[in-house]
Amino acid sequence: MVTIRLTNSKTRTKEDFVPIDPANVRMYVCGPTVYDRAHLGNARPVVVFDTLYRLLRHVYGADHVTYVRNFTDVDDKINAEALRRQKAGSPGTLEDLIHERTEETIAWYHADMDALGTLRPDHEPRATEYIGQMIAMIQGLIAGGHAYPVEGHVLFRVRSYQDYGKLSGRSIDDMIAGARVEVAPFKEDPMDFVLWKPSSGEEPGWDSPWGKGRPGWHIECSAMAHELLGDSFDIHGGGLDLQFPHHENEIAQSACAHPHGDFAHYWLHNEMLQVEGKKMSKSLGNFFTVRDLLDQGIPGEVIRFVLLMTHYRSPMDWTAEKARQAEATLRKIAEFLESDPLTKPWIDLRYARPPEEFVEALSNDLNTSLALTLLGGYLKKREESHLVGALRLLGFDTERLVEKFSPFSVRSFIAESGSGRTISAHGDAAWNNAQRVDELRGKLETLRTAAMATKDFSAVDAMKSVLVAAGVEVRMSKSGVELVPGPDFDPAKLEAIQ
RNA sequence: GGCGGGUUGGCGGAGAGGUUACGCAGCGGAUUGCAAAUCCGUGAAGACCGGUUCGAUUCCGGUACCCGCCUCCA
Repeated sequence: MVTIRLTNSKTRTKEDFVPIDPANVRMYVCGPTVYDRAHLGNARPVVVFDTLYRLLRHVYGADHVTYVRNFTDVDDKINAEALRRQKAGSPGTLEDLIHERTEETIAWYHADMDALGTLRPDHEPRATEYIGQMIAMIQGLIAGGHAYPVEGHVLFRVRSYQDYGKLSGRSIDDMIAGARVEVAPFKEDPMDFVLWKPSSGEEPGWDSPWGKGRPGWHIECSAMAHELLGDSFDIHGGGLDLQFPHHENEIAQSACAHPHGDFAHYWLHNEMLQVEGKKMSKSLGNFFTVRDLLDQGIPGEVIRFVLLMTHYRSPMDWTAEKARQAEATLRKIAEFLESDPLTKPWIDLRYARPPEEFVEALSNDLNTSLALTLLGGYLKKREESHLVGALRLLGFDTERLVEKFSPFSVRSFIAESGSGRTISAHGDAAWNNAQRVDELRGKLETLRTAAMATKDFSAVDAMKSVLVAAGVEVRMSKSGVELVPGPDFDPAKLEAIQ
C-alpha cells in the first residue's frame, strides 16, 4: 500500500498519513455559506478535497472513507435576502423564506459542483439541523470555564485554551497589538469570540438558555464534526483564509469541549485563487461564478483540469490561456479514447487501474500537477489502460470526455486493401451531425479527386474554408479525408454549403 | 503595524544537493496540391546579495518585490 503524505498546517511539515482507523478514514471540509451561487474560488477546495477523497477511497477502499462537508445556512446574507422577500410580500414565516433561499442555493451548488465531476460527500449536514448539539456544546464549555454568558451573548474565553494561535502561528498578544477590530465592551478579552448571540425579531432565532438567539459561525463546524466524526478524526480541510480565525476557533472550542479527543490530526489548507494575476473581486470586475463559466461554454471538465494543473498549496491563477490548453489536452485524450479500437490493443477498460507511479504522485501531498504530466505521458505513449485508470482516479469520466470532446468524426481511407469510410459518433445529436458532415466529406472528397486531375483547387478551398468557419477541422492526406468537429463547431454554419 | 506564504526559461508549471522535467508557444525538418493533424529534432530558467558544500536553482541568512490573513469571503 502506498503511503500518503500530506502537509499538515498544524506542524508545518509534510507527514506520513496514518489514519486513526484504516477501516474508517474520516475527513471534514468546510463547506459553503449558502446565500448565492458558488464562485470559482469556492470551487478550488471542492475539487482539491474531492481529489483527496478519491485517493483515500482508492487506497483504503471506497467503503472505508467518510467525508463530511457542511452547508452553513445560518448567515446574515441569507437573513437579509429572506427579509427582503418577506417585505416584498412573499408568503410564509421568515424561517420558511430562509429555508426556501437555502434550498435553492444548495440545489445550485450541487448542480455546479456535479458539473466539475466532484463526488457528493457522505454527509452534508446543515447548521440549522444541529442547533441542539451546538447549544449542548456551549453549555459544556460554560460549565468547564471556557465560555461565559454576557448580555445575551455567550463568548469563548481564549485565554482558557493554552494552545490558542498554534495552528495559525499567532500569539494572542501579537494579534491584540496589531488588531484593527473594534472590540465589544462586554468582552473579557479582545480576542474572545462569539459562540451564541441574540436575535432581533427580524432575524431567525432558536430558544436557548441565554434567550432567543443564533449560533456564532465557528461552533457549527465543531458541533457537526463531533456529531458525525467523533472526538478525534483524521483530516480537516478548507481554504487558507479560514485558517484564522475560523479553524483556530474550531480547535479551541472542540479541544475544550472534548478534552479526551484531539480533534483533527491533519489540517490541510488550499491556497487562494486569482484571476489573470489579480485577486478575484467584484470591484475589479473579474468576479465570476462556476455557473458563469459553464454558461460561457467552458465544460466542467476543463475547469477541473485547470484547477488540478496547479498544486493546491500554491496560489492558482485562472486564465483564458490555461482553459484553452486544458481544453486542447482533453480533446486529444478524447480523440484517442474514441479512436478505432482496431488501431490499439484490446483491453477490458472496466478493470483499468492507474499505474503505481501515478498513485504515488498523488500520494505525495496531492501533486496533481505532476499527475497530469504523467497522464500526458500515457497519452503520448498510447497506454490506454494506464490513461483510463489515471483519468478515473482524477475524477474524469472517460465516456463523458468522449461525448463532450470528441463527439464524432468521419473519415475516408484509401489503402492498398481497398477504400472506405468510417463514422464514429457518441449520442443521438452527435450521430445526426456526423451524418450531415459525412455527406459533406463525400462531396469534398469528390471535388478533391477532380481537382487533383485539373490542378484547380479553388472549389476545394472554398468548401474547406466554410467547414473551417463552422468549426470543423479538415484533414486531407493521401490516405483520405477526415473531418473532426472542433470546440467551436456550429452545425448551422454548414448550411452555407450547397 | 503583527503573522504567514511566494519569486523557476516567451507563458504555464514540477521534481531533485550533482545527470533531459513536462506542456503550450517559437524555430528546423518529415508529411501535405495548400493547410490541418501527426511524427522527429531544437534553443531558452531558477529575483538579488552573501554563506554552507568538492558542487546549489534545490539547504541557511539578508535585501527587494508580490500575495494572503488579522474585517463571520474557500
